[in-house]
Amino acid sequence: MDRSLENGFASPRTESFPAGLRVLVVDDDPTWLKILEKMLKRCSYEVTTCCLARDALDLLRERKDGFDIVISDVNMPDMDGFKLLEHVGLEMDLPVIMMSVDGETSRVMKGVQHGACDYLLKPVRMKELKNIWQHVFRKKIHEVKDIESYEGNEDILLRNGSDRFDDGHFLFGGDLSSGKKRKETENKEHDDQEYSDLSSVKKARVVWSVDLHQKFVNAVNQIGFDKVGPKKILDLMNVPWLTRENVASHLQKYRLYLSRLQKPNDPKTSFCGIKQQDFGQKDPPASFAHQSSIPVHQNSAASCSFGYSSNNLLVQDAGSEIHEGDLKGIISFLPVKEPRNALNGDLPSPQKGNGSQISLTHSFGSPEPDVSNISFEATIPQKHAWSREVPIMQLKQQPKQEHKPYGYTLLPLPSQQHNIQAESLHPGPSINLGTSITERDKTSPFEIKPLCTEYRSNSIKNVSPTAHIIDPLQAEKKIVIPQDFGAMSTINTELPSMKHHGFTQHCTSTWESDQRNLIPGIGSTLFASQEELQLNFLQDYAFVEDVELNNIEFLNYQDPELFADVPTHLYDRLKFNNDYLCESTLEYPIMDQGLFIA
DNA sequence: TACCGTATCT
DNA sequence: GAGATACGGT
Repeated sequence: MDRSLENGFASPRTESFPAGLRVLVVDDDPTWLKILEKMLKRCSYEVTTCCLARDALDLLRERKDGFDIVISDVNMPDMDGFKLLEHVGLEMDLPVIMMSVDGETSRVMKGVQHGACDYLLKPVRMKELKNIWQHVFRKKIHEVKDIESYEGNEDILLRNGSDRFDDGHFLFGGDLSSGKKRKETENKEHDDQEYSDLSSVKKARVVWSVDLHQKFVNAVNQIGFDKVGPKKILDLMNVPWLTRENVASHLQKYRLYLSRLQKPNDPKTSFCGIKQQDFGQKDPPASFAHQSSIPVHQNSAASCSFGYSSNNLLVQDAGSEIHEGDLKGIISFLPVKEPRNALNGDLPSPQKGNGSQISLTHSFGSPEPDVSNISFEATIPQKHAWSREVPIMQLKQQPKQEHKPYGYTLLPLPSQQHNIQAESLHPGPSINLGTSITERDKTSPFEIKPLCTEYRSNSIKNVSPTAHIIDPLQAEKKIVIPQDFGAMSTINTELPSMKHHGFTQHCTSTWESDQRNLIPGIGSTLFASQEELQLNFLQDYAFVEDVELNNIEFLNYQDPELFADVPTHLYDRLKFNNDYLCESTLEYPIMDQGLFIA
């Protein structure tokens, strides 16, 4: 399996897959050849064009293993495209995509019957070309499946029962191009059992990894929450394999999530005391700011702090934003399964009982299990948890927005008080920092403190203008993480005390090596950039729930190389096996990016 | 027709 | 519960 996948792609693959996918385009029409070549190159594919089918066949024979996929027109003078398809299928066993200007059913069916993995209609859309790598990948997976004995891999490959490989961990399905075409193809395939595997292949189920979600969030912020649409987000995200439908679905859930948070009477949704009436659907959470401190028990007497902020206001640049995802992050903290830490109990929801817990258990099947666990636990007295009495700071009225993104930041506080600090961060001069504190709030474990416009921590330097210090009284002790990642590394070096308070963080990395330069091993992890840093923390928390299962299931996937070629969403569940542990004294902007698990 | 939002399904 | 899909609306 490992070996097969590793060698799965004939071309010299790198982390950048599917970039570099070697595509042979065959079309007798030079214009179309040119167009396709350009489009494919825009997808970062390696393109070879051929205007004659026979030449193409010769080329394929000549350069065995020289191509990953063939795109061929159906109508060609020297050789029927279907004939070429047959030859390729027999001799090279490469995935072939047929195309023609008409979508005549019989023609499409013929293509499918001859073994075409897809049938594109001219004019071919960029999205369709972007997705062709999937055929290559799927083919390789099928090959692997054939080669490997079922017994040896069943537990790994067939976790999803009948879904098996196609829809299992690799979450890989068939054609991801437009739904209409897929439907059409499927109907054809129903007529031919021989090729039923094509129709039985389910559409890939996109896993919204933290990274992916991060992109989503960034896109949303760039567009503006009131103006977002799936298409716009998709375009901005620039993730080739992602479809508008994927984004739409995610956006729907995301909006749902945010709206839930704004419901006043649901403890879950009144997180940190956000009142519905204060920033209802039409009055976004961006228009308030508040904070509360909650005594928290953490593993080793460390403190942490949550903060959420209205996203748009925190945007500095597209690459370093924390926004809507921010809020999700903290929510993903709440329902944690299988806590490993001894301090973790039954993990009631934060709304249950007198003492609610927020637990984060980070336990990976790493080779160093003793250090690969990260566990965070917060006990929150119920009667104060997410109190709706937390004062709201009215900020400048935002334009009407259905859902206002905001975010949380988890930060360790070098204070023995061990607080969870829920705060709304709102930088900028427009903030009205006035706050009122109810009597109950004053006496409760939740300390409500006014925001402070001043940046007072000596321990943070070079903080961007978006940095916030919330508590003027404890500015020296508490560190509020700036929402701008630009300041993170600085903070990291400046806050050694966190470490001493037991807030040691182990983080993992993925093998999205195009984005990461993590150095594996125990101890410190060097981050090539602050963004990487952030992303790693993001991953730490957002996958807490799945980690253990994944480890069990993917013990054979320890080799990062194995998935270096695989798109992120296909190995999300695999990547945590490779623990790149890091010890960090950093705050947890990751929370801001966590998936919105409400 | 493309796109969107929502409901519903898996 | 997350994500896909169907479907009506614009």
